[in-house]
Amino acid sequence: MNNNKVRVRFAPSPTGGLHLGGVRTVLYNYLFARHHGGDFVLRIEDTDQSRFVAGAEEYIMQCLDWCGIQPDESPLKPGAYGPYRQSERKPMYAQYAHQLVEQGNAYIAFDTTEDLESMREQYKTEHHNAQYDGRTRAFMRNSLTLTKEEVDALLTSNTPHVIRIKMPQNETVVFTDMIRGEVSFDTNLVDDKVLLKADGMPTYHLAVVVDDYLMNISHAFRGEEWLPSAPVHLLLWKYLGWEAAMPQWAHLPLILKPDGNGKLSKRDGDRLGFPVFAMDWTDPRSMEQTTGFRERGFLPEAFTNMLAMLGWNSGMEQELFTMDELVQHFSIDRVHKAGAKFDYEKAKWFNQQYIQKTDNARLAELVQPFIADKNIAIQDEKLATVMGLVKERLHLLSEFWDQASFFFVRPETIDVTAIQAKWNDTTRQFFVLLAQKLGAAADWNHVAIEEVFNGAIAESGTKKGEAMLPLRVMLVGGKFGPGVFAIAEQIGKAETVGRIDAALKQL
RNA sequence: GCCGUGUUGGUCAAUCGGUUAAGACGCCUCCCUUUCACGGAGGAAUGACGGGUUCGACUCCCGUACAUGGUACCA
Repeated sequence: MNNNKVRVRFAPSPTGGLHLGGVRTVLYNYLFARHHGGDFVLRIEDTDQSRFVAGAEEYIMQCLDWCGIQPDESPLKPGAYGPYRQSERKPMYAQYAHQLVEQGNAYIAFDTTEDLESMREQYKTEHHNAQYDGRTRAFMRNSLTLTKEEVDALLTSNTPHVIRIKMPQNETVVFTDMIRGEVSFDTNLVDDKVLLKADGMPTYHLAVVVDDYLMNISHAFRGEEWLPSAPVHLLLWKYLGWEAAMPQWAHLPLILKPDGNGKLSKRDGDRLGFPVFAMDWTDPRSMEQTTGFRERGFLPEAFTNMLAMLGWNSGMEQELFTMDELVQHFSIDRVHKAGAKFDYEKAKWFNQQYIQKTDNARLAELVQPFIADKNIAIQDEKLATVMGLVKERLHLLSEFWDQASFFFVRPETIDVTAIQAKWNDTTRQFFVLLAQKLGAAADWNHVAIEEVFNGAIAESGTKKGEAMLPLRVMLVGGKFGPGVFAIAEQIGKAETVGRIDAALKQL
């Protein structure tokens, strides 16, 4: 079944927002596929009915789209290996589970939740947590302990049951992980995982093996949290007779929270003030809203570049890579083994770098959502010009309005105390004169404005250093922003004079 | 507890037995800039610990510590 074509898959569960770690897993899958000229497929793992969240699947696809990652095959773009939602593949799994039962590699178990709880209670010791394994399965109600007649009777009376893998005794499962090298497990310490649930749905363990086989997956990347269950998957490939077609595995390191320890979670983002999801997510049940990197003002290419570098590096000094360059340089063996702590400051730096090299017209377009609530009509051209003036002080698109509002509306308040430090009769006279001269100016561009300003300085006997800051504050409201004369040029003659006059009245 | 995985400055990290142990973020100083930023030049800061192996270990091996993941009819 396995030809040599590289085929990888990203297989999320539609249970909520797509967080950083998820996006990075997609990214690495995608980069690997493109690097090797292979296929990247999106498969939805919706086998847990109870955790299914409406809209999550669409949301995930929108996130990929925003990131510039297009699957070659997905529920919306079926290829030759559909369907691409596990819920729609439900009938395919049972036959394999039953095949395993017939072969003696799996068995049927009738235990209730209460049975399992009391078993765990009864057999746990100080040193071990009890699990359903080679030892305890002998005490449970399953097709290994019941007679064939009893099992048949239970089955015909529709008694709820699951199918569990029968872990072998005293074997060592060894495999080579593309990132970690050789990894081995003692089968005595792995429990008899449920393969097929009572509702007829497969668990992840069965589904991932069956689907990866049927979809001809050649390389499988997933988070490190899956490493402990790898022996179950390995054995399944073997028992199903598919060993030769088994994909190569790579268990990606985790993304950790910046402070303290542990896996990065949505709560950490809320707590420390940064996004964790790619895009805004609203939980349909609680209506709780979580902001995403997109809505926080990240450019998608900055976001993906930053994520690519979190756990991988090219070995070169270069840190800024286009998607094409990432595809070109990506290699799975340069992925780190250890988890990486997320650093929001560095993330913002990446974004700042991308803002600097993105042209003003595109930035003007991207910033629209962030000024939509200001209720001001701004021509695209002016917005782009202003963007060019302020972009070098932006780390996030969302900071635009704070840095540029004065170009479009007169500041409601100005920092009067900043002016007062330089204020006296001479400066007052200067500004009266300046307003007059500017009002009479023939040309209106920053060079001409500065000439007028210099002329007024000479005439009034003030020093330029005494007047520059006050002028800035009058126009801007505070001590920030691009060159004053460029600002004056942009806001126009009438408004410039108007702001000076208004300030004069306050001083 | 048990099992797995990991450990180079505060963070991301290069190094794949021999280096003054790169670089980036952040931080500090200075320059540029009559604001803020950009930019430029400097600076502080690193191999968890203990044993081996070796002429020589950040690099290989063992142990300890610490961290992290798993230990569900969730993925």
